[in-house]
Amino acid sequence: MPLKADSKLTLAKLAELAGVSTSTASRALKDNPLIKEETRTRIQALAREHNFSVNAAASRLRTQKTNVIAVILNLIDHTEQSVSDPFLLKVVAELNKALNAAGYEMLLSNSFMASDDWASYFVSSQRADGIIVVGQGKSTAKIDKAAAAQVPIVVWGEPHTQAPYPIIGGDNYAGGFAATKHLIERGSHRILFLGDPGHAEMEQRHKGYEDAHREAGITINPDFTKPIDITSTAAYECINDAIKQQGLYFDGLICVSDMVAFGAIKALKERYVGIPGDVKIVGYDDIMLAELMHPALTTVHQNVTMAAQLMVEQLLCQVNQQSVSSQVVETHLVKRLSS
Amino acid sequence: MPLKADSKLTLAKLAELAGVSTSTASRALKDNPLIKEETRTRIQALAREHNFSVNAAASRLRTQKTNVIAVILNLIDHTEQSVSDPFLLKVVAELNKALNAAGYEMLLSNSFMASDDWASYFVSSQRADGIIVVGQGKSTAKIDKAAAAQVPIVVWGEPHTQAPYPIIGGDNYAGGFAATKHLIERGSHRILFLGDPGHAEMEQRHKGYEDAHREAGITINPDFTKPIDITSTAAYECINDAIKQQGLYFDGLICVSDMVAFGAIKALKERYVGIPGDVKIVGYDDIMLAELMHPALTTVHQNVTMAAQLMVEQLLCQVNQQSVSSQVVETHLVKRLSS
DNA sequence: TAACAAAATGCAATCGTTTGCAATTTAATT
DNA sequence: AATTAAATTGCAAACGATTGCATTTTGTTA
Repeated sequence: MPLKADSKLTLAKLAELAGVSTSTASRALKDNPLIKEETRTRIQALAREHNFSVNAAASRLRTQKTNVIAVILNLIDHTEQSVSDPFLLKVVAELNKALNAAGYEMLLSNSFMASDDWASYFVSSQRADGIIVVGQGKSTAKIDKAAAAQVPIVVWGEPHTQAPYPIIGGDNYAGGFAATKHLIERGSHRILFLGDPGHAEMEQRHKGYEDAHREAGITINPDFTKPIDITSTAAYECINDAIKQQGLYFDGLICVSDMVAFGAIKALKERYVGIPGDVKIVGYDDIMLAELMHPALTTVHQNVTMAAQLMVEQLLCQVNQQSVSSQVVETHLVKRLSS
Repeated sequence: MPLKADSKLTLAKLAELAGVSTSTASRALKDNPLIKEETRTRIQALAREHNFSVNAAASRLRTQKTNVIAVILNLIDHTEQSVSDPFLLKVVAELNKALNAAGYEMLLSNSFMASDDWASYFVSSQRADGIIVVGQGKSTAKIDKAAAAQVPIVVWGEPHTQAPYPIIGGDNYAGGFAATKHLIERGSHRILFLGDPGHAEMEQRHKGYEDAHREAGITINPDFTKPIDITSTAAYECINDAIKQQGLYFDGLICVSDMVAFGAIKALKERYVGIPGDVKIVGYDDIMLAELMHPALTTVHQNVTMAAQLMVEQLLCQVNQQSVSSQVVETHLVKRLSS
């Protein structure tokens, strides 16, 4: 008996084919033990044969659950550049894996769209069951607003920030401290900080940078902090300008991302500045490229896989009305040849 | 008058608040000229005030349209590694932008989930209106199956492949040819091809590699083709082994991705092989890191932004029942210091 | 002011699943 | 064989928005 190819297959039709009611068919498909085992397998087989799959829109409407999580790349407002930062994309990739493992799908957005009311756009509208925000950005207004709407939400950012939502992130203070201390131990005493302390994460790293100096009894020149965008281009230009105007007055660089470090390295190499001979460098993130660089980049590693799992975990806790908390993911300095 | 905070706001309630019927409210929200302008603005204002947003599940069910596109990262089966290839992720990021610009959202999946019946899982089930597949993979079975189900679909891959669906991609033959010709002109005569011609895209690049040799009157040693995975690790090991076993018997490398090139470069540097002095190298993709490398990597640039736009365009054509065709995106060799 | 066209709004069916409850069938017990 | 409990299945009401068609309101013209 040929299948009516034109009209699409609905649960009702499948049920009819199987000679049962839609309720039975529905239950059978989700292996509900209420239905006799034999019936279940029969219907499941039939469904597979006709490659039937439940209409998600209808199902979501009825159950009030989507099994989708919205992931928002919360980029710095003007710098859409950072879309291509391998670290952020790695985070997204790991989130995708972790979500799938938990039976969820991922709706990916960047902060440029979706108006600015994330809670109502994504969750109230039943597009997703919750929100994962990657990056705190310079202002947490949108995040706060979404959280205020009592919607499941987690954020990748500085985990020590006080906030009404869980924040997952590395220990930025410790990372910044370790990186700086390391450079000082290796003999650097005029260390630039390449990054904008205006971001919560960077602020902590910068504090670590300051405290490491303090501990070593070195006073820092405030001009040594360069509040640049988190891009290799910005770093390249910054180092270029610095040298052009004041010569090579520094001997160490703390960079807030590996991409920033790469940009700086490029500028230095073009001027034949020796690394680590003349200037020692530490990056942040430990992206795959870091060890392929020449010289291989010393950097602060963050366990992204674990971070992604934690974020998903904390988010699903909220979906299931359980309590949550911010989490610090493991972070450590990877010493390579650039320092 | 306080809003009942607990019960969620539906169109019906909004309509009641406004003192109109749901039909009027619905039409007003989408600026239907059937409704008096004054009424429209009034209701829109009310909706904004209560930050109401239409229930997507219900709307999709009723209209049979989701305004979502599924993007599938079709990774090579065993090599999940390539998830982190910056090029692929760049493609995803650009697709995201292009889709948003067209009013669509992006559901991101990798090929490990979603069973293997993409058409029914994503489209028949009303999870998405169409599918974009990033990467042809080694076998196009799943893609073919989905296409056979008459579902809107486009693929990033080798655009000259004969297929019942549009394929968008760079001119791989031309890219491989240009890269190889360039190396030959620079004096390399024993050039390895690092990449697996088992993939449609690589196959074309490899043909270009062969033909460039032929044109120059050089016969190729079949052993010079190394069918490795598209990862820096594989390349690193490959070059390492090659040198360990046969010494430095080559003087040029055509790599199927920049990441592969980076892996190779690392192996070479560790053995103090000069680049481009002893070995000249060309990569593929022109990821951001390529020019930050030392030496800056000569590579084949592909216009990803345009590619993403074309893919979205061709996909939406299918959604709207218009005719489609494969498209070749602009590709050119960027000469830098590694060659 | 009646008659009629045009503009604005409302009614009610529909999209396809899920699920509480009722109804039926089957098995167990006396 | 009758009674009761347990195991299966089916009925029908949601879920919330959209839209063809009918209805009401408004404006125009004779």
